[in-house]
Amino acid sequence: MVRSERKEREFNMRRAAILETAERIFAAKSYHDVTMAEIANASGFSTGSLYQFFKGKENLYTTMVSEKLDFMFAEVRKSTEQAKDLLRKIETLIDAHLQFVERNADFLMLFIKGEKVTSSDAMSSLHEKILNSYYNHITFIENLLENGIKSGMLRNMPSRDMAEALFYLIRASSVKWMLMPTTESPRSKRGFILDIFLNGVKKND
Amino acid sequence: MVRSERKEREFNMRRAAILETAERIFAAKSYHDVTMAEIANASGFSTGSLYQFFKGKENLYTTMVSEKLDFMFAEVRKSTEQAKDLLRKIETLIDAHLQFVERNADFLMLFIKGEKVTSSDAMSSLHEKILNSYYNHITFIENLLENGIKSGMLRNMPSRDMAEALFYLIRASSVKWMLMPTTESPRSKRGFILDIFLNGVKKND
Amino acid sequence: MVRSERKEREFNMRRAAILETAERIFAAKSYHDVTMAEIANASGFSTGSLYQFFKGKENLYTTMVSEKLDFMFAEVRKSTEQAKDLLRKIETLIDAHLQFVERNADFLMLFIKGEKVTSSDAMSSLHEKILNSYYNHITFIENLLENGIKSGMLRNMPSRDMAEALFYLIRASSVKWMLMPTTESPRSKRGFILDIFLNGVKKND
Amino acid sequence: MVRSERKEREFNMRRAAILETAERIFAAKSYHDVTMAEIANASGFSTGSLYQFFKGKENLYTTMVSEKLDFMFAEVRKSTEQAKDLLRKIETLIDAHLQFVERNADFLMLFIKGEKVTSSDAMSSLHEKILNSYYNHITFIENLLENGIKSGMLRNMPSRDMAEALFYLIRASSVKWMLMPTTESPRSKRGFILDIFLNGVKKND
DNA sequence: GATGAATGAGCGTTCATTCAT
DNA sequence: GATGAATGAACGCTCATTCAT
Repeated sequence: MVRSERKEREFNMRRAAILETAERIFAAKSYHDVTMAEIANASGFSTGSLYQFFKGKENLYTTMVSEKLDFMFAEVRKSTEQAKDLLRKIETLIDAHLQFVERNADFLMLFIKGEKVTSSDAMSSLHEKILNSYYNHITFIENLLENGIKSGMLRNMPSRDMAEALFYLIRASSVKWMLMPTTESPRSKRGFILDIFLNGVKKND
Repeated sequence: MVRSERKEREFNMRRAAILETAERIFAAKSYHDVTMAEIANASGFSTGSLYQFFKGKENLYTTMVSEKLDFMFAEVRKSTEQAKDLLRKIETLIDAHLQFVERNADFLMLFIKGEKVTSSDAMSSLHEKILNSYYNHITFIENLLENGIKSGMLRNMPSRDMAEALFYLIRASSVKWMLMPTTESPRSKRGFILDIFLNGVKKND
Repeated sequence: MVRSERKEREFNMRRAAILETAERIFAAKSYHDVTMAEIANASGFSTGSLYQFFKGKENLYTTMVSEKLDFMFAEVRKSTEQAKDLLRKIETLIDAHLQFVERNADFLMLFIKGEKVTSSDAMSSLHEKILNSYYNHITFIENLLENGIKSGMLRNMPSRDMAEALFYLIRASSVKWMLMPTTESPRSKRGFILDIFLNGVKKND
Repeated sequence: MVRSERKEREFNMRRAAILETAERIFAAKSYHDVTMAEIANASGFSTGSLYQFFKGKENLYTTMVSEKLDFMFAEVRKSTEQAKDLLRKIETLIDAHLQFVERNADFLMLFIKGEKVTSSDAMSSLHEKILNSYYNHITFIENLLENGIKSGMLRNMPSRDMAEALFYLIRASSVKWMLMPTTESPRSKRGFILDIFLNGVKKND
């Protein structure tokens, strides 16, 4: 029915607007310091209305985090897949990630501030979802690297460990940039990350 | 005076006992979900007594985190310094860190859960202290690596970035172990970390 | 809009109901011994609701005192101004005041118990407001008496001091009645107060 | 026994020292804002020791107020009795009172701040004691004035009411001076009080 | 469906009093 | 007797959630 389609579209738009507002507010202070009234005001809804879109505060929070995180990884993977060869793919993986970091520092501060907020069921399930997203992404990287091993471009090391190492090198660089904001883009480190990941620090004589 | 010495010793023991209990409890749930009454009960004191040792909840939390973190880095550095040559020092740096992680997983969960809790003065100052401890430790690593550069053992790359890369590789491995607890010790990854840090993933033909 | 008018009217009625309840309770014991829960229960609201009408306990208290005191003085002055000549005006000033005392003994007990409760900002400002109301009222009396001096009916004494003397004679009589409740109305003293104020106690031979 | 006499003397001195300290502290803030620890520190005793002299906080407070108030009225009466004739006695009554006010403003602020602190038994009994002291003093004044009536110096009005009027005129002047501190001594008003009390404000033609 | 007023459970902190030393 | 550490009850206030309109 056309009518219900429009309704649904509107519903989703409102929902997205709330999530966007919530993201901004949760980024600025701790979970417990954000009130539903605050989110309601800032997004132009009544407190009661929020409960039509989300079961409660926890659900609003976990939904926001979970959806945004998936979006981030999806973006990175999409860019990566468009690169031509393996080297360029790895380079893009690093660069697209850092670019997202640069553009969404507020959101990512949530992960520095704390991924786990309470021990309630909703939050545990968020935690699981986050880990899941991480692992999916690492698996994506792992597959990438496995191709490199097969092709002889990379050393034959445990591919999962390698993928994690790369992911955490990127992540570490991001965290550092967020905690020590510089005018320099986090993307300026992409070359270094790539180099150390590929060649290590040891001088080969 | 002997009397006051004993008193002071007892005071410090009680204080330490509270910190230990608090560490366990704060590790299990979020800051806001921990109540003073809970800590008091678990440590065998009355709520009022906690306030003789700490100015308040925030102070109890920040003191605990700050003191323990400093202790951790000090331990790692002490071990590292005892190693004979640079290679062994780097190896020990990795291993001692992972060993501390294995033994103090509860405490370190706090950092996965979130370092920043509210934006109060006490918490901001904690945040600063934590960053400070990190940077001191990274500087320690940096100095180590600079020796390696001078001696020609390591490639001539920015030493700070190298130090950070190493630190975050260790940290990442720790985080992973904590989030995906295995029966395997986190120390089992020390060889891999050392290898990837020294040699990278690229196959040299 | 009719709707919002009704809302506002209801809001004001509830607010007034709370103030009335609070007046009774604060009159019965000291500020610190009154709890918000008590006022909430007695006025049929939840504790949380009180905070929709007043910023906090202090604000509830100071608002109640300040508004009621202004109301009292306004009433007295209104009555006074309606009297025909100076003598009758003074008489009415005394009588209207005593009448208010009789009808609002509970509220006025607050002033016997103590006008100043803590030294917080809110309370200091209340103290200032009270002094202000007093002085306005005394100034009103002063103007009255000055007319009497000009017209030659009253002795040429400092008008401010005279006004204070009259005000405090009334107040003293009120206080006495409140502390030693008799079946007799406080208004029975109006003749005596007027007499002593006008003629003093000395026998003129 | 000499020994116990000395002990008792020392006991009383300590007790008096505590009362003096308490007077100063209670004068500065509200009853509930004064802590036993504060009084203990300021008077050089331990908190525990205070309980050897007074049953508790309330008892300490009520004892202090009650004893000091009795002392004040006793002083005033002693001075009054030394005056030669009735006129001078009334004059002295006013002056000695104002003089005490000037010297003990801190203490008397307690009565402006609030005579009734809680509704506990101890406080109710204090309230009674205070009223009692007031009435004794007013009776003393009453007797004085009755002599004046008998001797034909004063008009034949209800002596109790006259006594109260005089007492409250003095009290009002004191309160005003305390609330509006001037460099001028409160004693400067004694002439005015005497005049208005004796002659009223009405011009006799 | 939308609103926002009402609810009331929950917590950090203080401090009078006790009592082991 | 003197001490002061330990106790724990008590309270103002917030805010997620509900529900009458």
